[in-house]
Amino acid sequence: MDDRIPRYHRLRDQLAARIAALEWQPHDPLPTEQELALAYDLAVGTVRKAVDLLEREGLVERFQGRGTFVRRATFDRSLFRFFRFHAPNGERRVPESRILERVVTKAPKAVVARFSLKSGAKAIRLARLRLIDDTPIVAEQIWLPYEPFAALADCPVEEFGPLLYPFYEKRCARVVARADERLTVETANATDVAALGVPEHSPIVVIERVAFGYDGAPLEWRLSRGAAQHFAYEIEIR
Amino acid sequence: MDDRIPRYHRLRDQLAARIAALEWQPHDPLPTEQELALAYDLAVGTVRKAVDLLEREGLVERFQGRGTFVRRATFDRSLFRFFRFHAPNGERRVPESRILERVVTKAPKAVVARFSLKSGAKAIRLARLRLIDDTPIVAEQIWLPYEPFAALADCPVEEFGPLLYPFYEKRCARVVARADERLTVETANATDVAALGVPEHSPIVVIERVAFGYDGAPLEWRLSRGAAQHFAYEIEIR
DNA sequence: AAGTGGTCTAGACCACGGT
DNA sequence: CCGTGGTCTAGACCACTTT
Repeated sequence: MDDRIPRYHRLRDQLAARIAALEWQPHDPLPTEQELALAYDLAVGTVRKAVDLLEREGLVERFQGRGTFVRRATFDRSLFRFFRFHAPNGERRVPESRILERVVTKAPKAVVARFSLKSGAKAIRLARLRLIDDTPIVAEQIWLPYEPFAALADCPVEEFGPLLYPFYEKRCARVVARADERLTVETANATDVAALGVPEHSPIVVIERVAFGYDGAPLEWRLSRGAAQHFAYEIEIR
Repeated sequence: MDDRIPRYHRLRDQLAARIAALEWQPHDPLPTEQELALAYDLAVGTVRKAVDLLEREGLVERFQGRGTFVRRATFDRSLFRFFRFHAPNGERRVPESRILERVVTKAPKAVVARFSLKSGAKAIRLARLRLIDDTPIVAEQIWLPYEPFAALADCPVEEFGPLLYPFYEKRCARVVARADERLTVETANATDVAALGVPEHSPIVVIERVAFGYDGAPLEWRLSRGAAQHFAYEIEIR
């Protein structure tokens, strides 16, 4: 037993592993802090510190009086973090999602590298347009390894729905736990002009996202392009 | 006494107020957790929770065996968070800072509004260029209310140095505790072309920053413009 | 060796949500 | 009303830093 790392840290790891194994669904609670203390032979205060960590990492949410629940991040808010829409009433809607293309193909080199595939392995490529009030906001290109997402290659594209990550979970038992994003700025190419209806050479914000599962393995690679005109990102620094 | 809010929260507020009053300098430690517990008639565990909050907010840093110290945020890293430089050796240097202009003037409307000044009040405007290897990276326009920054209007600009916030603290006893930043993208205007040496209409990243003191009052308003070509911002989302 | 923050325990009571 | 997480206490021991 590793005595050097604190117990609440070890408990965190064990609980994180059980969450990764999808032992609990987002709607039913984890065991009580009392129960965990009993099961792992720890004081409640120590259990609380472990759950504090999980909460700070965004793996669980706590509700006084109700319990502690695993959390599914809603990464689609990232669109809203970056792009501000002057919606008439000011409320946020999930943008409409239009799958333009879905192809299964031999993975190009960049994709092989991202997902550590064997060369020659297959991959799924989606081209998607996201619109609000029929106005295109962001054009996305999404790459997935064929394994374990084969189910997405077969089912009708109409079933995809506006959010992909819940779909991945339902159809392929793959949960996105976190993601890395990288923002850069380019100028509009011919494809942008056609897809987004922006002037040629106008600034385009490019968001590259790699989404990871609980095990840290990359699940999805996504390249989004949107008119910089709508872009605004706000942060607080300390 | 407000019994509704927890004691560790109240202690946090009291300590935050003492930090705001500059009662401790960054290099000498706060009282021991033991001493605080004694002074405020609390258990050590409760004191620890209060200090946990301060630490999470970035107001203090803890070092095992040494003590707890007030922290001064180094916001100039934000330049590095946004703009990547292919420095030959890869190391980060503080960019050179060149004050191009310093004027005391009647505050324009936007500045009056930001700082809640009386109309007709004076303000200080700085124009600054930041360079690495003599290459201009970012052009900044900085607005400060004349009070309490009058000292900056008189001293020679050579004394300003590469970082402004420590200078504010030394000369004007004003400490920046946090800041809000807003990123947008525009296209290069004639000023950008001249200052940054970029092509006309090329994309420009605009960073607007409002820096606040411990009391939450705005201290500085800063508009930075840099070539989008060098821009890249990376975040992790959960 | 003395003093600091970090870990861990055991137990009491409080505030909130659902029954 | 009961069960949940949240607050608070008091004290023991550990790990690290400085003297």
